[in-house]
Amino acid sequence: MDELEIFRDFIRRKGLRYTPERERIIREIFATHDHFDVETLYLGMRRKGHRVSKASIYRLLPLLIEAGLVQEVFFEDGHMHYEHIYGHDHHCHLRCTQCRRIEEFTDPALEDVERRLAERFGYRVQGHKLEVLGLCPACRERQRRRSGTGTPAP
Amino acid sequence: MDELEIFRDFIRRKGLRYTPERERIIREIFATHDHFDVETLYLGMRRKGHRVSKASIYRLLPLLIEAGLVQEVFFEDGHMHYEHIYGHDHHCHLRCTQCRRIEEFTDPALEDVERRLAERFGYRVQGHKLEVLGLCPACRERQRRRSGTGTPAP
DNA sequence: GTATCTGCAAACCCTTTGCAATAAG
DNA sequence: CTTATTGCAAAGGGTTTGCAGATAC
Repeated sequence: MDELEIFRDFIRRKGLRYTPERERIIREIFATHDHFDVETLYLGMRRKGHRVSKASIYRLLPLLIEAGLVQEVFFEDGHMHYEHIYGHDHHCHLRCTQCRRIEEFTDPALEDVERRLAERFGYRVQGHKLEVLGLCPACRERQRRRSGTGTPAP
Repeated sequence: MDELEIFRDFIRRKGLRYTPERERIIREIFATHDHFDVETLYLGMRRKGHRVSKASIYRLLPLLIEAGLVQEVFFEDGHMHYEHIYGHDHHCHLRCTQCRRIEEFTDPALEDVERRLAERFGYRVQGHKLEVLGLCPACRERQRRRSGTGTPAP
């Protein structure tokens, strides 16, 4: 079952409509595994000649999130960034606080954390969002040189 | 060394000014351990008779973050929420996706995750931000009743 | 004395919303 | 046929910014 079928089921169960605009947006979102924001998605679609309005994208996103197909990943530069989470293993983000480069990773320890939380607080855990912040090798080196002490950065 | 001293050092090292407005804002932020947003902080200060403008708060926040005293915790309801991270042990958030209730927790496994990442990607890790999402006990129960199947929710 | 900071209000920009026409079911 | 969806453009709301006066150092 692919993302379109999942969405079709989801939207019908809610008594809403499956439209060509929605299908096109979903296709575009799932065409890559990259993070995206509304502006980029919108411009990408226009460039390919797909007619959609930003309003339709903004109206669709909450549905995709509710359907479990898309997730907000972080808010940056004054707007939200998303990623699709179906057909692409869940992963977390390691961000360089200086150059903003992003690495993706997964760590099985997080499932244990979830399990412990579910037990301790009685929650039914639905997912998690982990962002680790730090300095990438290049920025560490750059910083080391600037400080000029000759002492390697920790 | 308290947060004001840390900030004073930080701001002087940058050649900027330590002003009574900035001090008042920092005092207010550190007066509780709760999350805050700009509006709440601003109204709280006005209520206490402290004259500050929102602009000064908005201009101070990036400095506090750079100084390592404050962190963005999540973007919700159209605006950012913050918390101070000095003099209060680091913790992560467990959020009910339905009623938005928030529990704080810490898990030592995260330090291991950080260590593994530092080694694998060559980063100098500065911190992390983990948000676990799920249904709190009350909302699980509420959902179970509504579905009315008699089957306890997983 | 000089450069930064403050408060105010306007500008900005992402997101949401009202509306009339269109289309799904 | 009814109700949801679309695109547009305007409104909304948090955040940023230009400016003139005040202030840290």
